[in-house]
Amino acid sequence: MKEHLPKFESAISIDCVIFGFEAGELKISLIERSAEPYTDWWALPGNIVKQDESIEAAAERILHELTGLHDLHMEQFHTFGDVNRHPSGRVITVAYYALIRINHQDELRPVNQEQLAKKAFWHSVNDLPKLAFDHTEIFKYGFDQLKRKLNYQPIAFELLPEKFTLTQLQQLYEAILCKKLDKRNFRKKMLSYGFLKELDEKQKNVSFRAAKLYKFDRRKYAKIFQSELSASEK
Amino acid sequence: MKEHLPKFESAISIDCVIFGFEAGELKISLIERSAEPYTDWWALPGNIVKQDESIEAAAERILHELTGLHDLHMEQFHTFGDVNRHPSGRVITVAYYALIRINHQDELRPVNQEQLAKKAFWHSVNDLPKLAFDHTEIFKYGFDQLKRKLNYQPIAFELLPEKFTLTQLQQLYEAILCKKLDKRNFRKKMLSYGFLKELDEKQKNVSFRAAKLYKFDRRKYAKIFQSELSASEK
DNA sequence: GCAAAAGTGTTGGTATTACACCCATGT
DNA sequence: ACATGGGTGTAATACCAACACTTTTGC
Repeated sequence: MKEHLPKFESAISIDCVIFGFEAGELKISLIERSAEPYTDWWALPGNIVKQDESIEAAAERILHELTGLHDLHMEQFHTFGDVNRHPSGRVITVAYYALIRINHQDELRPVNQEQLAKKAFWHSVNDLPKLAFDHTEIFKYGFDQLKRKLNYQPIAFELLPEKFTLTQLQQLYEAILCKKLDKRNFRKKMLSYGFLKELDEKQKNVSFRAAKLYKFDRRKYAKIFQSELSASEK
Repeated sequence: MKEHLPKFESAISIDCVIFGFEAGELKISLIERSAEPYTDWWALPGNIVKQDESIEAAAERILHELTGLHDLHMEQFHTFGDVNRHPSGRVITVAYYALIRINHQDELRPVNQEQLAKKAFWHSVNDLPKLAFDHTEIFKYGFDQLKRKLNYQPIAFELLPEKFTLTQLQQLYEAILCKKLDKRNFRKKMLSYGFLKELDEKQKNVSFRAAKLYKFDRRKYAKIFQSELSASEK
């Protein structure tokens, strides 16, 4: 079953830290390697950039192949280029994080082009196995970046279902920031921004009082953000 | 006089946005190209990563060759990999910004290894010429990053002389953030952090009231930063 | 004495923190 | 009825923004 990598001089790859949120936990998608090197280790999903495609396009293609999904929120965060990070040759990797909505009717469907896309499994970020290559370092770097971005970009809503409760939103913030937040203060602040739209709908199938559902209003967010920008320009 | 580049398949380069601060203005270092392509255009200084050196080491080497200086504050901020960004072949470039103290006794002395390091000139970031390749985009990206970092890293002190006045510090903040700040509020806030050490010394050779000089106290800063971290962990 | 920049406090508003109880629902 | 999470307000404090005049020095 072992594939064998040809020796090579130098290559550029993309590695992806794919974040998802499920059952109150922040998770990332990992594959179990079946090929040399690092056989049977867990690793970040990734692939090689082609000679005639841009880094950006490669990242989109690779993420599509890995997940079957399009138009995900993704962002480059660092390029890792130690000489010996890959035992088979020089591989410089450009790392991206991506945010996806986990839902179980609709599992990730890797597009099986080239037999390279393997089935991926979700792992809680608080309980990761050792990762192949320098992937642990890459993950840490990406997670850090995510934390920082949370303060000034509406990335949380890329990880939640379209309709969500404030408690879910809070749990997600807690998971990303790695700290507990006060419920009342959190709600007050979030609602004060004015970009959450309260729906006429409640949670279903819960064995306790159902919570109101909310939606992220992208247009209002854009308006608010824009006026902030122009205010700071004057 | 024209050098001629050989055609090549693919290469990795480092490009540097080297920031300096002088006469109240934020500047970057540009070189005027003498070779094809983009002959006579201004460009960010940079060079090719060697087969057997890490990205990080390459960045340090190249920056040293360009400036003659060691141990500069530098930071990778983005990798640019459009297919046609370089007319002579595929060149993926990893961009770094670096911060240096401009002082005129001690001009930048490029180390002339390989004839590639050319004399560089300082240009105000508010009045840049058109740049070769995608270097304008690279610059903008790096400048944005610098703005953001200013909020949570003590990078200003890498751009100022060891001893500086509060007015200089403020001018630098204004230049990076592209907005005016209130003098009293700025001073109050800076001094409240507690990492500026007031010296028993004043400015010399000025034709007006001499200002007190201050020094950045790295040890105090580290202490403060550390206790902040541990406070947010609890 | 005048030009040029240094230096200095107060106030009002806004944002952040800390904190505890009742409510609605399903079992 | 009870267990589970949903939902709510207030007071104290810290932080930020706006604002104008006096002082020192070199010429």
